[in-house]
Amino acid sequence: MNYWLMKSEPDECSIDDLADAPGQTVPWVGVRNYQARNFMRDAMQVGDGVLFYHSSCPEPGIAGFAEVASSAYPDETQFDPDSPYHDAKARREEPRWLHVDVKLVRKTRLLPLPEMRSDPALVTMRTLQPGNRLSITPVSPVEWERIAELLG
DNA sequence: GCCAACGTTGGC
DNA sequence: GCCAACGTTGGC
Repeated sequence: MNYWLMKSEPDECSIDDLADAPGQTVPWVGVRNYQARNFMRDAMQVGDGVLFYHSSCPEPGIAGFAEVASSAYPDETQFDPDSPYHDAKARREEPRWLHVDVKLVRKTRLLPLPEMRSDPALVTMRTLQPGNRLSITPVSPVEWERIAELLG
């Protein structure tokens, strides 16, 4: 079992949107970074723990727990000319972009980014490293436990 | 809106 | 394969 932090812009899909989605599950479409794609394709397994992170918003931070609910499968938005995620170079015979489904486990209080940064147990988090921009990053069991502790 | 970091593109 | 230009991310 692995743990992950996945960033979502609340304008696009917030923790409340996830809670309101059918089956409290959303397809994590729109990842257009190879490293993040490879995490989903090669390392994620159904049941993996997910920290649902709100990014690019007034109060960035962890908004709840979720879990990986499917293995990776082709992202349809890459073939849709009307989608902001359209990729003109993607071919159906060999899809470039994949995604998993993510299911809500539990909404929590917001754990704000500054609180994460100030916690000595969390300084190792990949998402907190300078210059990191990956929308999906691995989380260690120790980091996961600490966050579970902070969020009760 | 700014800007640093970093990934991707494309000419050579 | 190099590398400059460009686009995106995301906190502030």
